[in-house]
Amino acid sequence: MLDGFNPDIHKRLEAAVLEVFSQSDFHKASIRDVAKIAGVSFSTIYNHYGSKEGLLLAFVNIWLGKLTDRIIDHLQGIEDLKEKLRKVFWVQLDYYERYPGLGRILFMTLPMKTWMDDETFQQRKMIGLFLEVLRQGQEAGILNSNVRAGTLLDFISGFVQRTFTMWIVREEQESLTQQANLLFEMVWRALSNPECTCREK
Amino acid sequence: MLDGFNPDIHKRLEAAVLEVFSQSDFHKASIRDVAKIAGVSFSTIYNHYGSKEGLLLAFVNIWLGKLTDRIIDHLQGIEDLKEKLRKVFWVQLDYYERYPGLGRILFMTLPMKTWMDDETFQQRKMIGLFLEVLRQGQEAGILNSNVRAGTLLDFISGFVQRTFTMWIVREEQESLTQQANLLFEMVWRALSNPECTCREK
Amino acid sequence: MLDGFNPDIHKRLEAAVLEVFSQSDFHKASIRDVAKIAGVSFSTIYNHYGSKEGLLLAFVNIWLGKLTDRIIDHLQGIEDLKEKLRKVFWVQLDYYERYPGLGRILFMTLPMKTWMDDETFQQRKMIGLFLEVLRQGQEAGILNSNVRAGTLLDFISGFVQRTFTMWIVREEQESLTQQANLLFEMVWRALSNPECTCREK
Amino acid sequence: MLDGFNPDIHKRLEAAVLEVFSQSDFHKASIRDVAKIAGVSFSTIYNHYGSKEGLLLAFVNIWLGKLTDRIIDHLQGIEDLKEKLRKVFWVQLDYYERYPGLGRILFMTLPMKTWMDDETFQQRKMIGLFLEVLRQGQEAGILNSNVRAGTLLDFISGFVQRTFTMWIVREEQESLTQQANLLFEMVWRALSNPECTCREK
DNA sequence: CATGAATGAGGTTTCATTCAT
DNA sequence: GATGAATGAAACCTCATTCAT
Repeated sequence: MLDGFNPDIHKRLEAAVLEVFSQSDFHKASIRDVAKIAGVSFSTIYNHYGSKEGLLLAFVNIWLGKLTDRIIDHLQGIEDLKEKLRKVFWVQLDYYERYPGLGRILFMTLPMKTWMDDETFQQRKMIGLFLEVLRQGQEAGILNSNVRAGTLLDFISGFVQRTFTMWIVREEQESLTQQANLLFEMVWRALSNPECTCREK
Repeated sequence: MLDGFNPDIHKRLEAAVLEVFSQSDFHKASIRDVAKIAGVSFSTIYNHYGSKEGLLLAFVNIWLGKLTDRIIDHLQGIEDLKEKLRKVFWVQLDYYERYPGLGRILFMTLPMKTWMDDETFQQRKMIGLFLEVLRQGQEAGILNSNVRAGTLLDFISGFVQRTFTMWIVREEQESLTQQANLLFEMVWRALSNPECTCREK
Repeated sequence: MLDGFNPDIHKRLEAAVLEVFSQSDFHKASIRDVAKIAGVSFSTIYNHYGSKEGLLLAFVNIWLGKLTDRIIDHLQGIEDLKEKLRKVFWVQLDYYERYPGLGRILFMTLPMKTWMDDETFQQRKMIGLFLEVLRQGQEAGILNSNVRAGTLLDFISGFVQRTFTMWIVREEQESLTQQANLLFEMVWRALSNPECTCREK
Repeated sequence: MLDGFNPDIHKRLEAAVLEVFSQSDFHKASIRDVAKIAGVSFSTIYNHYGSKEGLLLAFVNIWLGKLTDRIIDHLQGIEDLKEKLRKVFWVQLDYYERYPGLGRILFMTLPMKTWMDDETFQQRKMIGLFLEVLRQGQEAGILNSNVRAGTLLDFISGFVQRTFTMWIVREEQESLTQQANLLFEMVWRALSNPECTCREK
C-alpha cells in the first residue's frame, strides 16, 4: 500500500495481520489482538486503515501485488504458451504453499461481499496479464476458443483455490509444488484446443 | 433437520436465513434481522441452534442434503460414466442458479474455519457418492488414475464454485446451465485418461 | 424517570451516579466507573440512557422532582407569604445540605449547554410553583412589582446556588440551615415592596 | 499571562478560545478546533498551556484580571458606599453583556472542580477589593453586619451570575445594563443595615 | 419452551495528551 | 520552540450470547 508510515510498524503489522486473520474466521479475529501482537496502538491502526476490513484488504492488496510481480518475473524468457501457463500455475501453488497464511486469508477468511466491492478484488494487473496470454493462445488455435478467455482463467483459478483449500483441510503433508506438474497436465488438457492435432507431449 | 419444531416457523426461518445470509458477509448479517424477518424471537433461535453459526450450518446442511438427493435422483438410469459426471456437473450449476442465495452462502459467506470443523463440511454422503463414481472410472481406465480420486473431484468442485462466483461477480445474465455442456467438456478432458484411446465423443 | 426497569439496578445506579458525578468534573467522570460501582453492565446504561449526559440528566430530573415534592409538602398550611418564601428558601438549603452530591452536580458539574436544552432544566413544575406565589405577592403589594416575578426568583435561586457553592468551596462546617433565617432576611428585603408600610417583623 | 509568545498568536488564540469554549460544554469543545481556528498547531498549545483546562483557565484569568482593572478604574473618585457598590454591580453586568462569551464560559462551561482548585478561582485581587469595601460598610453601620462580609458578596455575585445566566437562557433582547439600577436597588436593600435609620434615597 | 432484559465483547470514533523529530 | 505521528482512554454503538422469568 501507499501508507507512508513507519516501515517498522508496517512490518510488525503485516506479520500480525497474517497471523491473526489466517487463524480465525474474519468475525472472530479481533483488531485489538492484531494491535497487541504488532505492538501498535489500536488507534494507529484506525488512523491508517479506517476499519477491520480496510486493514485486511490493504495487506491482501500488497501480497497479491507481490505475487503478481513474482509471476511476471518468472515468465521472463519463456516463449512457449504451455510453459508459460505451467509456470503461472506453479508459481501460484508455490507462493501459497510458502505463505499458507495468505492462502487461508484469500480463500477462507476474506469477507467476499466486501472484497468483491473492493478495487483490490479485481487485481486488474494480474488478471489482465493472464487474460492476455490466454487470448493469444486462443487466437493461435492452441487453446479452446469455444469459451471466453475468462472461463479458461476461471478453470485455473478455481482449481488453484480448491487445491489449496483441500490441502489445508486434509492437512496434507505432501508438497503442493511436488504435484504441480501432474496437476498442470490435467489443467492443460482442459484448456487446450480439443480440435488441435498438435500432440500433447 | 433435528429441530423438532413448528414446520411453519421452520419454513419462515429458512427463508429468513437464506435472505439475510446471502446478502451480507457473515459478520454483517444479524441474527436479530433473521429473527425479525422470520417473526420469531431471537432467543428461540438460540434455544434451537445455539449460535449464529449453528443456525446457518444447520440450514446449509439441509440444503446440501437436498442437493445430494437431487443428484442421486438424476443419476438414476444413467450408465455411461461421462454422462454421469456431466449430469452431476449440470445439476450443481442448475441448483445454484435456481437458488443463488445458497450459492452465495456456500461459496461466499460461510466462515470457512468453522465450517471446515463442522460435520456438515464433509458432506460425506455427497462426497462419497462422487468419489465412488470417480474411482470406478479410474479403475475402468477411463479416468486419469495418476492422481487420487479426490483430486479429480477438486477439478469439478473448484470449477463449479469459481464459475458460480464469477457469475455473481460479473452479474452475468446468461444462464449457467446453458453453458454447462461447454464447460463440462473442459472438465472432462481434465479428468479423462490421457492414454485412453476411446474417443471423446 | 420512567425507566421501567429493575428497581434494584435503578437504586444502585442512582447511588453510583451521585458518587461519580459529584466528585469529578463531568468530563473526568467515566461512565465505566459508574457501571463498575453500580455493578451494572456498561451496555445496560447505554440501553437505558443513551449517553453519559442522558444518564446524568435522568437522575437530576428525578432528584429535582423529589425536591419539588418536598417543597410542596412543606408549604402546606402556611398562609403568610413571607413564611412561604422563607420555607421555600429553607427547604432548598436543607435539601442540598443533606444531599450535597446533588448540589455539586446541579451547580458544579452539569454541562450547562446541554442541560439548558433539556426539558429537565425548565423544571416547569417547581418554577411555576414559585412564580405563582411571587406574582400573588406582587399583586398584593407585598413584593416589589417593578420587576418581573422571574427576577424575584433569580434573587432566591442565585443566592441559594452561590451559598451552596461557597459552602462547598470554603469547606464550611457550619450548617447551611442554621444560617437560613439570617440569609433569608436579606432575600426578603430584596424582594419586598419598598413602598410597603407594613412592618418587617 | 506568562505565555511569552508571539502577541499575534496570543490574540488569535484568545479569540479562538472565547469562540470555542463559549459555544459548547467543556467536554464537547475540542482543543483541535481551537488550534484550527487560531491557525496554530495543537501541539503548540500544549507546549504553552499544558492541557485543555490550563488553556481555558489561563485566558479566564486574563479576562477576570481585566474586569478587575476595569472595576478599579471605575471606582476612582467615588466616595459614597452605595454608589461604589452600584458601580461594581453595573460594571459587571456591563462587562458580561459586552463579552457574553466570557460570561458563558465563567458561569456555564468552566469545569468547576478544576477551577476551584486553581489559583485563578480565588481571584484574590478582585475578591479582596470587594470584601474591603463591604467590611468598611459594615463597620460604618451602613451594611448589614449580622452576616460575614463574604455573605454579602455572595449575594451580589450570586445575583449577577443568575441574572446573566437567565439573560442567556431566556434569550432576552433587553439590555442588562438598562435594568441595572432597578436591580441594584433591590440588592442594596438586601445588603444594607436593616437597623439603620438612614434614608434609602 | 418462548421471551426480552442484561451482559460482554469488540468495532468505530473522537480526543486529550505524549513523543520524537 | 513548532509540528504531526502515535498513543490511550473513553464515548458510542451493535451484536452475539446468556440468564431469569
